[in-house]
Parts: sequence; C-alpha cells; structure tokens
Amino acid sequence: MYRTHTCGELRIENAGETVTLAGWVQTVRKFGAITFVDLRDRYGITQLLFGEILNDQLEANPLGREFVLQVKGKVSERSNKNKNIPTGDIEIAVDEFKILNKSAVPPFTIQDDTDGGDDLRMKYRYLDLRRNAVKKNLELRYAVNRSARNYLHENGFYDIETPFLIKSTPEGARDFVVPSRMNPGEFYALPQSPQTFKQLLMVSGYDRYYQIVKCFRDEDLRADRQPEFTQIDCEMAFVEQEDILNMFEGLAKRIFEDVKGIDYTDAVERMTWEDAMWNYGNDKPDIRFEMKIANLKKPSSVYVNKTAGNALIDNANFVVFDSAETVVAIAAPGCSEYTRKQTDELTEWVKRPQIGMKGLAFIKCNTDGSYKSSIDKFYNGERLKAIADAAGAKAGDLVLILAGNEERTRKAMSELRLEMAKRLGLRKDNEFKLLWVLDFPLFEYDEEGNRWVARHHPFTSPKPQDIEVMINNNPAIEDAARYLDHPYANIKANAYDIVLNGNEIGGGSIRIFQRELQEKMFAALGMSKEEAQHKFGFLLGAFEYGAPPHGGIAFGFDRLCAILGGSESIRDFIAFPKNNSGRDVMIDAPSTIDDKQLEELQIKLDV
RNA sequence: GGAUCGGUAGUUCAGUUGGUUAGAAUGCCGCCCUGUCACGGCGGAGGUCGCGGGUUCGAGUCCCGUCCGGUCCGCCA
Repeated sequence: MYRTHTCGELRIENAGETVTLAGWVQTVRKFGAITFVDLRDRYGITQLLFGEILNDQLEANPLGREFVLQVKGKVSERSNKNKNIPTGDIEIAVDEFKILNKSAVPPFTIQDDTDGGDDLRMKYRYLDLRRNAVKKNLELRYAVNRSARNYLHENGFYDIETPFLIKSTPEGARDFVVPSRMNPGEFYALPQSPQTFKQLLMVSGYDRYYQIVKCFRDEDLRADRQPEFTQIDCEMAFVEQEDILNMFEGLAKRIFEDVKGIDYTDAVERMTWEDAMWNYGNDKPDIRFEMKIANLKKPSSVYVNKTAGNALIDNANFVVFDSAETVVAIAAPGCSEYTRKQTDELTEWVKRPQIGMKGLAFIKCNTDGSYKSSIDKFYNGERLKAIADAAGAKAGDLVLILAGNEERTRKAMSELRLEMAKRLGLRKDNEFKLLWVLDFPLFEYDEEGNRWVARHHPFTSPKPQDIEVMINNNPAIEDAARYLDHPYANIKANAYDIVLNGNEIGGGSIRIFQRELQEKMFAALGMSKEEAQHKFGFLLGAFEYGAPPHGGIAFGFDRLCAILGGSESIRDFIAFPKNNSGRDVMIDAPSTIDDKQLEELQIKLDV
C-alpha cells in the first residue's frame, strides 16, 4: 500500500496518527536544519516537515519539483497555521521517505498562475493537467456528465452506443474518412453525429435514447471548435415539439442545480427566429440584458411581418441613411457622457474588417433632456428624440446607429450590442439565462448552386401547416434574384435551438418519419432518387416499416461546460484538445504512416 | 482559401531613427538560514534573436520568402 491517506484529507483531528502519503513535490523550502515540502496530489496539498535527523539523507537525495515522493510520519499540529488551505492546521513530521521517481525540471511552473504559454502547455498537456485550474475544469465536466446521465436515466432514457465507422454522406460538414483495408478503395467516415442511427433506434422502438458521444467534423477550427467534440445526443419517439422542450429544459435546469447550485425556477423564455433576428440581429441572442435593436427604416422582405420605423429618418437629405438598405439603432444605457475619444474609439471598432461598417452615428440623450448628435445637421431635436424613443433610450443613454445593407448591418449591430454590454458589465459570468429559439426557416438559399440547402439537416420536418406547401410546390428556383418569393423560402422548420447567455448550447428538431416526405426533402435539396437511395436507402427503407413520429436534440457538451465554467475556450474543458490546425502537438498527430501501411490499404499518395 | 497579430534566456516578456558586451522577472545551479507556505539573503550559469535570402560600413530592429503559433472571415447540414 503506497498511502493511507490522500494529500487533501488530513485535519487537526488526525493529529498524532502515523500516516503514509504519496504525491508530487510542489515546492521545497529549506531552512538550514529543517525543510518544508509541499506534497501535492489530486486531492490537495499537505505540508511535510523534514527535521534535523533526516537532514543528511535529504542532502544525499535532494528533492526537486515534481519528484514523486512517499513519506511516513506523524500528523502534527502546526505552530504557524496556514488559513489558505484545508490541511493548513497540520503537517507531517516525516520519519521515513522514499523517492518513488525523479522528475526533470518541468518546462513551466505547475501553479495556478503558471508561467507557461498556451503552446507549451499543450505540448506538455500531461503536466498542465496537474494544475488546479485545469483540474477544476475536468471536475466540472464530469459533474455535468453525471448530472445529465442521472436526469436522463431517471426519465427512462437508454444509453445506446452507435458505430464510429460509418458511411460518408457529403451533405453538410466535411467527413473525416478512414480507409478500409479489407475493402480496398472503400472508406468509412466518422460520424458528424449519430443522427441517422438514433432515428433508426426510434424505428426499433427504443423510444428514449441518449448518448454522450464524440462527433467528428473536418472543417476549419476556431477557439471554440474542435475537430472532435462531444454531444449529449438525445432522441424520443411519440413526441411533439412541446414534449421535447419540456424534457430538455428540464435537463438544463437539472444541470444548473447539480453543478452550480442554481435553482432555475423561471420559465425558459421562447422566441421565434424572426423575432430574434429582428430584435437582436442574431439567432442566439443574449437576453441577460435588453438593448433591443430598433429599426429606423422600412423593413426588407425578409421580415414580412414587421412594420416599425418607416418615417423616422426619411426626408432629411442625409445621403448615408437615404441610400442604406437598413438603418438600425440601440440605446447604450448611461453612456451619454461618452467623450469624443470614446465615441471615436467605438467608430473605429465598428470599422474593423471583422465588423466592416463604414461609420457609426450616435445621439447623446443628455440628462437635461436635450439631444446632441453627430447627425444633428440633418435632424432637429424633435426628430432626434423620436429616434431615441424608438431605440428605447432614456435620459443619460447613448443611441448608436448603423446603416448599410440588411444582413451585414444587423449582424454588425448584434456584435456592437454584445460589445457594449461587455463594456458595461452586463454579461455576468454568474448569471444564466436560457432561451428557446423556434420556427427557423427550413431551407436556406445557396447562391453557388442556386438551390435550397437544409438549414438544420435534411431529416428535419417542416411545421405541420407547411407540409402541404412543401409537397405541392416545385423546389426549382426560376429567378435567383427573387428567391425570397419562392414558397419554400417561408417554410418553417419544426426545429428549436436552446441558447444560454448568447451561446447556442443545443439544437434539434422533430424529424420526418414518412418515406414520401423524406424523399421530397432529398429532392428539394437537389438529390436525385438514385442518389437518395444510395446514400440514405437504409433510412428510407426503415421508414416503410412503421416508423413512429419522433424528434430529438443534441447539446454541445464541451461548450456547455465552458459556459458553466465561465470560460471562453472549450479547450480548457477537454483533457487532450487539438490546436487551431487540428494538430495534437503532444503526440504530434496527424502524422505520416509507413509505406507498408499504405500498401496494405492500397493507397498511393500524391502530395 | 483569405485577413491580421506574434516568434528574443528553460519560461513570460522588454529591447529607442539601424550603432558598444541583447536586458528584466521568474525558473535553474551553488552557498547561507530552525517555522516557512509567492520564504528570505548572497553568488552563478543560461541566447543560432524561428529559418533562408537581401539592403547596409553595421540588422533582434528595414525588405522579400518560408515555417510555426494566436485571433477572425469563408467554412462548420
């Protein structure tokens, strides 16, 4: 037995006991005849005291950082207690010690505030994982995992594994591909998600399924994207949207309760996709704060149901606003005192290439009731007031106005809204607000191919009232410029996204479960009958044998953990993540393979 | 595929219009220290300034190319 206790559990009550500990040397503090050593393991840190008697032995076998040490000694009350750590009242008066393994000097310090950069810590990930900060994240991840499993188990879900070596279907994201030695010239693909398998499980009658499962997508990465990532993947049969929403906001609430100790009793807000885009310029709005976007001009045909704003800026001979497709505003609370320098800085911010605006207009709503604006050459006080009122500005607020083409301007305003909220401290880490976004468009127009593509995926059902529209209309787009007039442009999907603090943490849909509708969908996406049969014949076949109505959802597990942990980066919550170029810099993967391996696979390289 | 920022000691960084021997902190090594816990004191070692080329009397610094890394756009059903 290497140890009787861990380095985190001994307390003053244990004083007098003889114990054996094993762990890593955190620090060595020498004081001539005595030496203090902090011994660390997963559970904590315990101070060791090496007295005069062991001095010679210690001189002969000096300890370094990260040495693996086993000690036997007596738990003693400290004369100087350390209030900062749970074991701070005691220390181990060491009688015997044994160096179980030496350590090279680590390339960075194993401390909460390490001196190592990201790159180096990735290369020595096994050392970085020793650090408290990273360990806490993995603990949180496990807590979320357990909470989800408990909830789903209690609600009758089965965890059923699905295969990783499946078939490539070039719809959607690029597949990772695995050559088959036994079937030369043929390839498996790694799943982008277990989508079709979970639907087949529904056909098989396993009406509540879940899996915490790896998914693979061979696309370019970002800080919050990994080529392999984890989903909480769920599917239910005999359900409607309402059933899914209830079940899985329950899951989210349970996770808040178990992991953060938050009793999330409020009803989860719901919003249509159109309202989200209209009011927030974004399909995953952060609703922890208001600052809704006000429209100052006649809405485009995308927002058929919206009217607001027409006359607010018209007839002023202001060419920037007159020539713009869209003019939108938000009110930044309490910012009317912004200096020239601050407003200039915001202008520069929106002019960055990532935002891409030409400029920024503003109206200061002074506390004395007057208005001061960068556009008061064109608009008198009364009109400025009308614009400010439309943006919901109060005295003391600053109205920010962007103008330009519809899509870009709304997107830019959405970014500006988030940026202002960040600057004003309105995006609090410890506040959590869930939101369902509903009624997405089923199709998106693809300019390149002049055709429809599925916004969610090709298995998503239209809203019941739109099924007729889909079946009775020809998907072909005659006039590319007027694609918005095509009946398909207005078909709504029976789909839903769950949004947490401005991040999409999950999404799903009610699925198509009838062969005819599924075939119509494949056809709408430009797939021939033969192609559909070749790629998805198994699913179409399954739908002929009594497929039940079903639907599901998948949560982005890594991102959910990151948000709950108050971090921007999902890498911090993955034990062995990959870098921006999809490389594992620790094991140096991907890498070339032997000629012999290539030969066996009958693959010739051309690089 | 594109844009942009970076690469200097083990590590994190500084380095002036191009001009002596490239600095700091931390880590590391040695000596001293019986109550530290970010211990302290004294001393020391440690550099192909990512790589290749160019301009120049002279390049860490300017130019071109290239490699690596970060961030973003495209992409991510």
